[in-house]
Amino acid sequence: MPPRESSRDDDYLGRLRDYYADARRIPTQQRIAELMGFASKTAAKKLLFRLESAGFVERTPDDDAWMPTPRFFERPLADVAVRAGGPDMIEGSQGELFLIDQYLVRQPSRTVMVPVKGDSMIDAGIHDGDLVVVERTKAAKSGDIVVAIVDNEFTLKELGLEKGRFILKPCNPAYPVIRPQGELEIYGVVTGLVRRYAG
Amino acid sequence: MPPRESSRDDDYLGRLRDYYADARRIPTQQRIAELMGFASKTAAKKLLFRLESAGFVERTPDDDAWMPTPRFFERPLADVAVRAGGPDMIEGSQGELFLIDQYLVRQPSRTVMVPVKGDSMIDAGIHDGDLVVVERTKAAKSGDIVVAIVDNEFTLKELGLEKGRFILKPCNPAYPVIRPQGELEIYGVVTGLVRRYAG
DNA sequence: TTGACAGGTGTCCGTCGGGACACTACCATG
DNA sequence: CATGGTAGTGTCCCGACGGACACCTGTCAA
Repeated sequence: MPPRESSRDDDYLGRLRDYYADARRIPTQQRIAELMGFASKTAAKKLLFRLESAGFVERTPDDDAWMPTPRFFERPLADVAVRAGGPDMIEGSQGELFLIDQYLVRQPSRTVMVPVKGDSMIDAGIHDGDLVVVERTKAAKSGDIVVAIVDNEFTLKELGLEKGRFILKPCNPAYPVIRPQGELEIYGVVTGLVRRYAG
Repeated sequence: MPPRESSRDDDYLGRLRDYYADARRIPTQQRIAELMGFASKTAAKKLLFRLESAGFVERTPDDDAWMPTPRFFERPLADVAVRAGGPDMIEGSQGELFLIDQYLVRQPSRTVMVPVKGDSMIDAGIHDGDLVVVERTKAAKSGDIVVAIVDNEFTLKELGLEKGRFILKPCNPAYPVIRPQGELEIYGVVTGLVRRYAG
């Protein structure tokens, strides 16, 4: 049981990924059998268990179906660093798309994209023009990067704690720490970041 | 028929999205009924048809299940700069929708996600653990951030020009500039960046 | 007032998907 | 050569998922 699944399962996984790219779901055991050339559903079932222990699929929260894990969407580049061959091998048979959206968003109905203005968070690697993924929740804790509402404007800062009171710390020495007077209104917590480079 | 679905369906769609974020699948009609508070499966079925004609879900190629469309993944984009009123207006109906994947990926077949190792690009706001969106192309120019292949390993650097030769500049004073001897092999150009914050 | 339609309820039924289990084929490996 | 674990076959059965259909109810317009 090397961490590496058998080369046959590698191929099976590839076909599963292709199917998923089309249908956005793990197929039924019967269809898996068709896809892989199995004559029996049970083989498909066992394959799913193998892929589960390899970390590519898991049961849904309701335990009524299979779902892909993040590993399922991994793009094949770990191989690349190792192998010395031409870079084109990476293209392999893979055509699927890593769904960035699913990587970043946990609760869609509470999630908003907010564009970043200014460079007050530059030391946290958040630049002007970036988009932050904001999850609307009050449950922010010290150390989180939050979108707060100060003077009726959005502001992006790191939430800190000072003498039992929340403060807003910019990640840029050129900006002052904000110590709110009364209530501090938190709009949401930053859970992700997206940047596009001009090209 | 306004292109806008009823406000009730808006709410239903939100719950469907939340469910999908967890289970990576459109739930069964029965579970939809539970989620939405329907007493009958048929209501769930009709809801699905409504969402289909609104363009949020469609049938799988095998026509044996429902799958989300790209529109299903659209997110609200907060219109921060303009707005001065209460923060809740964003929720309203305003704010355009947008799709992270489409925002970052232009040519899916040429695009690869590459995880970032190390902090050699920290001053460019690229941290260890980030994912960069890499477009495979040879057409890199000075100033681009590129993934190059040096000593059979991927390395992420800024492409620079020095005396007519390409060099690889790290964005971290602790690392040395790389001046490749022979041919410099460019794997691709970084066109985007994705980061997820633990939470 | 009266339709007409959209959204929702209640119920029946066929079938398909998956669990369980016994069995076979094929390596590896000592 | 024996042994054992892994991959795959064949078969049975049950539950639930979804299709179909009749019916109810609020709302809005003519």
